[in-house]
Order: sequence, then C-alpha cells, then structure tokens
Amino acid sequence: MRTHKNLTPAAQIATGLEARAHASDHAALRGWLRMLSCTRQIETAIRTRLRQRFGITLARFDFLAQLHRHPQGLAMSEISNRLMVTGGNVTGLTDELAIEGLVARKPNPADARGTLVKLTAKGKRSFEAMAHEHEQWVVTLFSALPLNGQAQLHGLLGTLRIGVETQSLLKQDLQ
Amino acid sequence: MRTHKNLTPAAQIATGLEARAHASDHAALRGWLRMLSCTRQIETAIRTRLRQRFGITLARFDFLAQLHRHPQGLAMSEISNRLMVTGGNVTGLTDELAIEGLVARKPNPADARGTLVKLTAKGKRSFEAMAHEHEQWVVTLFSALPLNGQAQLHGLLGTLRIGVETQSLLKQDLQ
DNA sequence: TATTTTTACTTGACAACTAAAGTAAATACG
DNA sequence: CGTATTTACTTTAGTTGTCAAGTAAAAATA
Repeated sequence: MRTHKNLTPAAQIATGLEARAHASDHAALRGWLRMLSCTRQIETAIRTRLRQRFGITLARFDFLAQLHRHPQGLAMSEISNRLMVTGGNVTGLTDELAIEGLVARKPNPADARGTLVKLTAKGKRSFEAMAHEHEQWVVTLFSALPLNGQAQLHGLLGTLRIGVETQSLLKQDLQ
Repeated sequence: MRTHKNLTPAAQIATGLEARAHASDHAALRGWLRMLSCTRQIETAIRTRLRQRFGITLARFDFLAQLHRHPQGLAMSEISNRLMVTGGNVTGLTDELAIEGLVARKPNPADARGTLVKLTAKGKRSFEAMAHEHEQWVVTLFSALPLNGQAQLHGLLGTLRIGVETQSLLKQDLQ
C-alpha cells in the first residue's frame, strides 16, 4: 500500500506557526507561537497513534483518563473543568462513550441536579490497555530534552500558568 | 446584564488536565500535561478576546496572520503546513474568508494545479487593526515569566520540537 | 418562607478540524 | 515518449468544540 496523499500535520515539517514571529516581535509572541507549535505537533502525533493503534480519538482518551483517575465518578461539570472544554461538549462525549459502553451516568446522591459519570468495567479495561503505551509515546517524544531540561520546562510552565490563571479570573470579575 | 451561566474554560480554574499526572508518572507525562494545560488556557483567553473585541475566530486570525507575513500570497498547501492543519480545513477556511472579502484566490502562474491565496486590501486592514492588540495580550499573558525565563522556555521548546519533528518524520518513512 | 441567584446539565446551531477518497496537473522514470 | 507517482486541491462524512439559550434543582437572601 502506498502512502497517503494527505499527510497528517504531524508528518509535515513544521515551518510552522512560528513563521508569524519576526525579529521585531516581543519575546512573548515568539515564545507563544513556538509553544503552540510544539503542542500541536505533539498532540497530532499522539492523536494519530491513538487512532492507529487503538481506534480511539484523543478527546475520548482524555475523557477516560480523567475517569480512571477518579474511580468514584465525576460530575460532568468537574470533567468540563478538568478537560478545559465547555459543558455542551462534555454532554456529547458522555453520550457517545455511554453508547459505546465505556462510561455510565449514575444519579448523584448528593445533588439531584447532576449525574456522576463513571467508567464501566469495559471502559476501565480499555483505558488501562492504552495508558501504558500512551505514556511511553510521551516519554519518547520528550526524550530530546534531558531530565533536568524537562524539570526546567515544568517549572517555567508552572509560573506561566499562575499568571495566566490570575488574569483570566480578573477578566471574569471585571466583565 | 448578568454573567453567563456557562463560563468559558478560560474563566475556570484549571484544576486541569494535569490531574491526570500522579507522582508515579514519568516526568515527561507530567510535563506534557502541564504544557497542554497552559497552551489551552492561553489559547482560550486569546480566542475569547478576539471574539469579544473583533468578532473573529482564532482560526481565521491565524490564517490572516500567515498571509500578512507573506504578501506575495501562499499556496494552500503552504498554509496547511504552517497552520498545521489538514488541507480540507484550509479549503474551508479559504472559502469562508473569501466570501467575507478578506482573502482572494489567484491562479498560480508557476503551477496550474494550485492557487495562491492573498490578503485583499480589506483583509490587510482588518488584520493590522487586530494584530497589535493581540500581541499586547500575549505579552501580558506571559508577563508572569521574566524575560530570561521566556528565553529559557523558548530554548527548551526549540530542543523539544527538534526531537518531535525527527520522530514524526521517521514514523512517516516507516509507514 | 418566598424570591432571587447560582449551579448542573442539555439542546441547537454552527465553526473547526480530521480522515479518506476523488480529480487533475506536474514530475519522475523506464 | 508514456506510464506511474506525486503534488495540489476539493469533497464528504463524521467528531470535536464553542456559544447562547433553556430547564430544573440547590443555595442564598430578603
């Protein structure tokens, strides 16, 4: 079989979003565009592998990962927070995964408005079959950075995130 | 007017994707989830501002940015590479932006298969009206990191990206 | 207690994106 | 030259995602 005509983005050289950055631009803009470009490349690589190896989408994998981390079940609003997507999206994904039998909605005894979403036994098995391999991919993708470089990156991003969060919350109050 | 019921992700505290990371996980996985979480937060913040201030989507803004950087026009495949999205997506975005009068398809004198996409005068004006403010948002969002931190981040991501690219290309050959 | 506000989720419309297959021009090569 | 392959783009179908508005239960408040 020959190669596809439409290469997925991961297989392209990332001339990249970064081309947007000129020497005159602020360091922040250049940094942001590089960060975005890196993230998209890694995301695409993982998405492609998940589909090829397991026939699952990245969105569903991430959803299952959250539930696996919280075996007691999560409110849909919690899933929405954790995945950083809107509630409507969570409703849809839950519907799909429930049809596939990987998750189930349970009434929330503590709050009649909402439901708890839990992994089914099948969902748990499916996720666990994928999780280890997924982690290996990530380790490999990051292997160009030595461990102390990874630690530095982690620290810098931690600082960055605090600033971003603060601003997002401020914004919300003002508006 | 009162606040919305469905907060956009930017306005939520990012308990986050990172919750996926346990102490036992590899540094790479924790780093990746933090990177993803940061990127999504920033992206959401910018997306929201672009919509509120200018009534434009992030995808269209990025598209215009590429064309602005290349006034001579770009082949659609080039845009696809640079934005790291599939060709079909570029076709759709080009159609939309052409209808809005912001871009135009020109025949490519060098290659009859394809077309060059260029900014129209209106598109150029629109983009330039937004670009400066956009950059200020990014500068502000990154302001929690001192300049040398931003430089470090830039360097680390540069190394990371080279590794990821190499692996993506390898993958492609093997397959 | 009655009313208002917030929270939890759903719905509907639509934008953005992928994947896969199709068309046609350009290029490579035997 | 002629055939095969690659490249450039389009199309279709389907998933993922946003936004805004709607419903109903819970919490806050008067």
